[in-house]
Amino acid sequence: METTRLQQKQQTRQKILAAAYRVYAQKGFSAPTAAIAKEAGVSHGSIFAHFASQAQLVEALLEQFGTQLGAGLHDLAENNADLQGLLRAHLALLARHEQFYLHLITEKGQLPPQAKLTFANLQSVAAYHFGRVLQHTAAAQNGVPPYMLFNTWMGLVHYYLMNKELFSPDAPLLPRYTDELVHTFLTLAQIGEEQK
Amino acid sequence: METTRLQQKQQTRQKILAAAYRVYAQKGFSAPTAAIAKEAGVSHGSIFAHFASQAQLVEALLEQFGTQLGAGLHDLAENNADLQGLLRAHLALLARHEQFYLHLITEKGQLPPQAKLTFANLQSVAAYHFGRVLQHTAAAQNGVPPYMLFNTWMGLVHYYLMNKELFSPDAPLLPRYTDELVHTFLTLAQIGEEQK
DNA sequence: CTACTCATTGAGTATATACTCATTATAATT
DNA sequence: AATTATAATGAGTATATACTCAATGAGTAG
Repeated sequence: METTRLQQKQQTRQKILAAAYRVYAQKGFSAPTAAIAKEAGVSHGSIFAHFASQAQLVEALLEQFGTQLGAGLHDLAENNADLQGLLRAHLALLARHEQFYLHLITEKGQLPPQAKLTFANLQSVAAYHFGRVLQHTAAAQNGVPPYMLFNTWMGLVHYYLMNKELFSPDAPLLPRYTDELVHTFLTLAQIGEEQK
Repeated sequence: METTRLQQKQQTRQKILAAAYRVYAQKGFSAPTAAIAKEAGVSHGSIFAHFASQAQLVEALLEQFGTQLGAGLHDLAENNADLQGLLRAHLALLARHEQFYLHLITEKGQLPPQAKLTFANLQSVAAYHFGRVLQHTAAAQNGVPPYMLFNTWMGLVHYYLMNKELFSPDAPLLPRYTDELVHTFLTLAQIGEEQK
């Protein structure tokens, strides 16, 4: 009773989503749908048999990516009680998706609204998990609320990513700058403590 | 001896550049050239009589913008010996171009290479001027080099701008968040001093 | 006044790319 | 085996938009 067919269909859908991830990671979100079809090894028309529009393909892709990264963030928070561990684990997680994540933050403006929402939710999840650890920093005791510390951290990381051409044009950026980023943020947030 | 004609030509060129600034500020850099022509009150073809391509128009516009903002940054540095004054003046300067600047940083990736360079130079100018003041902060005495403090500041400001939809969807963002941004950064950079 | 130069015009061209749909191939059902 | 349902195809259509170029007309020179 028609199980092979359904499997095939879902499999094709996944092939398209996986191809879209790779193509967008490499060329950015303005890559033509034809390139995705080619990468997936399916016909161009097939994309529109699975997704009503390019926008819905992007939405589905971000939904999937958001779920995956969200789970990763959740694990971070469970396994890292201290700030340094959390920061390093965060960068390691992002590093696994560096290219895709980079295009995501630099081209957020051209994503369909639904996809923007999905990404905004992801930020909220991260903010929540970071909040617990950040509230114990010296900075938080001195009038900088945890969410501002989170914004400072995200700002710093995103700033480096967005200026990748400047900081690390060819090699992946996050592995290379992890120490510097973590050290900077720790020092700023913890000066009070470190001076014992 | 043909002075009126030349004046007219330069005037049309400026009308196009000024219109491009307004259109890009409002709609972003993917606005069609036809919209710029309409805003400038000239024919579509006129744009290509003055600029060989859309890319060269954008380059010329950024050149002009860069010169103007660069001069503003230079003034900042001269008139603000203390960090708080410098930060506030910086935000006030950016606030004058908030919409355009926002599109600039969010769509940097789709600018022509020459325009990217122009913008990168602008960042360098800012970094230089900030360096002098930043090196006197407590953070700089504790192992965070001035350029990292600069990156942290820029990251924070850009992060707020890029998430404008979240922080201040309708009203201008910078005036509204100046106090919070300045307070956060001052506290992080100066904790050592403020604790006397 | 006449001839000429050149800035300006806007309809037309070229291209890229999202999306359609009649056709084909293949699995499910009888 | 024959019939039916549906997943997949890819050539074709629609649209957006950068850029062209022959025509226009206003300023300039003799």
